[in-house]
Amino acid sequence: MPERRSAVRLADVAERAGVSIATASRSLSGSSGVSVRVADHVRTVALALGYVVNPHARSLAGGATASVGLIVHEIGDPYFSEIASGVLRVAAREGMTAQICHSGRDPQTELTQIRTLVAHRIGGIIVAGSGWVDPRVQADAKAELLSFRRSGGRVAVIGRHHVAVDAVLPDNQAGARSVAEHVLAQGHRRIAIAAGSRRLTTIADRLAGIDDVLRARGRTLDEVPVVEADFTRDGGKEAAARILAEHGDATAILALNDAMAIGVLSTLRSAGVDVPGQVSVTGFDDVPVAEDLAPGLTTVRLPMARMGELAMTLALKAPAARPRRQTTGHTLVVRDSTGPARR
Amino acid sequence: MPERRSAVRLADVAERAGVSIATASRSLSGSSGVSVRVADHVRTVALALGYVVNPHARSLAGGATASVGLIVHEIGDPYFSEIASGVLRVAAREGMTAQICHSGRDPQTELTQIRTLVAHRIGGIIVAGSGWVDPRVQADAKAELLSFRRSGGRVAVIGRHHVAVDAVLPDNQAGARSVAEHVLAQGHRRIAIAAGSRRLTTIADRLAGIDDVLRARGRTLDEVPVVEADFTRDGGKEAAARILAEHGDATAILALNDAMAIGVLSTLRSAGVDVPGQVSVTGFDDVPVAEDLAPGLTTVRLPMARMGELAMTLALKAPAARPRRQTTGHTLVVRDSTGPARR
DNA sequence: GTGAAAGCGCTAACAC
DNA sequence: GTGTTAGCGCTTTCAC
Repeated sequence: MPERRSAVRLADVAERAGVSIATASRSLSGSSGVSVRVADHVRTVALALGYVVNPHARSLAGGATASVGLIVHEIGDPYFSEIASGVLRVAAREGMTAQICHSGRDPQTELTQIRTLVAHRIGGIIVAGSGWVDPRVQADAKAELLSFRRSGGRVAVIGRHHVAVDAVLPDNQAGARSVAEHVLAQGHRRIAIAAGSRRLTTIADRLAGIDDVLRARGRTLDEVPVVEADFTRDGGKEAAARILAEHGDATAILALNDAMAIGVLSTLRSAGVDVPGQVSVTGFDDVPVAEDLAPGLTTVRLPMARMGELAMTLALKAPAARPRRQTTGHTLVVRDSTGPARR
Repeated sequence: MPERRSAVRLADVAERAGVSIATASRSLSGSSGVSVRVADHVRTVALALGYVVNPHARSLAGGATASVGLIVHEIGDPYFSEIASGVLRVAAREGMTAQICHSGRDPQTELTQIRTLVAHRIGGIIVAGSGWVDPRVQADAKAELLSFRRSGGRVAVIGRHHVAVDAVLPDNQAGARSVAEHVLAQGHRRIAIAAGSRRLTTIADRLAGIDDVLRARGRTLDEVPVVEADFTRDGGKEAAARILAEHGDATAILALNDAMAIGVLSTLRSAGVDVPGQVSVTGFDDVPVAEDLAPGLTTVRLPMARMGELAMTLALKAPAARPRRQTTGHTLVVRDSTGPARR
């Protein structure tokens, strides 16, 4: 590679300010042991010279790294791009950079990504996306994350994971209760569920919320068909097709995220099933387009961008003695995809 | 920061392999001047030890950086998250990391982001998102990009920019011709356009395509109302409201991206205007939800994820003597939001 | 409170 | 073809 533009270095700032390189470093990195007068002067000079620290040199010398890694299942999924948006907003505000990578909802890939980020001496890691019900699935990732944190790295997760780190917890169970209440209150008794893999904590928690509501009415989740498929639009289409074929008497389909709900609506439309006339449909997350579907999707709003901001904020803070947990809250958004049971 | 886990260093690999640190470096970074036997051996040892290069040390020593920066307007926008998805896919395949940052469709912020990436000694920069019709708006960014490239950095842009670097060019003008042809062929004569800022090349090019079609029929763009608003869903709502108020006789609204089209559909629905019965609506981009709207949106498909992959591939290649330009092609996707003119 | 100097882990001349 | 060595720009003891 050809020579890089000779940037202004710390030594230049030090010389121009008439101080030693050590003093300049201390002034700029905000460590103590410099008189305020000198520190201010150095900062002024640095600004005038347009000095920007070389993060590689800083990291190599053992300084702090102003970068975080964000691991999402797939950035093209609106749920994750909203979260990423929140993370990037805070990152920009704090002068940090963010590396984003895909896990593809695959524990092995996730592990690889974590290892890469650690090897790159990243300052913090945010894992967005559901954990796994079986702790063993993410045991290696957990070990890696913990060892990273022990060595000074910051860690935050979004979603329920079996690892004792700061976490942003989406209101999955309570949200599911809200939407299930709503559907049952409309008189629906024969419901079906379009779910992603039950091995994900997100699914488990949302199912648990539905179960809560059912039990309050003397029923249980075991009585209702839970059709598992990909946690995507196509998975929703597939699930709806199976529900139509095997549980054609269902009057409501609860999809466990909006992507699946969109697929469900698509299949229902193709099959000529009126929503909500014949079948009511609900989603979860309230991705931006949910209100623009026709019918508008009844769903549970999770503050995705805010969750990203929170996670980033947690990852910025010095680690607490015990892991912080922040719950997000949720809002039931009733639109036109649900209506009273007619059968 | 506490001590980092003592990672295995190049020296460890060299010692274990019984070679000098220089030979080890050469073997691992794939530079020539090492016998194949030795290089293979070193690589085996490195693998066994779980060695991962310290990118900071490598960069500081003047080696190549395996990271690219991607600048998007807003990652929450499906157009950009699809592009990002393509970029990340290629990045992962090539063992590179990607830093993503927001420009917020603001030239000043974009400039700042470029400067940050350069200061961080990033290996390459991909600018996604429209350029500006007025070259002066991005003059500083252009200078920065060029200087970055001169010093060995790789650069690729997505969209038409006034800078001589590798580019992925969305089929804006031809795509707009396709959709305009389609609408006019349906008998619509009084059309209106919901556009983003004409200062963006994307808008200018799409308008130019519509103009082409109009001129072929002895008309021009000057006769049709072009309502400018934010290049977002809300902008689409606003534009539609103004079109309804000021050009209520229009039988077709061409929105210049899907986000705006979604807003247009929303406003029309609220106003009780039947689509496509009374008014036909078209979008541009074919974001994933376009087909799930009701009515399904007639639009122009751009291969967004593929565009991200292409840009990343360009940014990976050694710079050519003259800038490469890749056009994307497009597909007119006719759904239910367009129909014959009835008035 | 400030400065001198020893590295951090790696690449790239430059010797051999 | 392989080894020796001088930095890359910064932080951080350790003296003063």
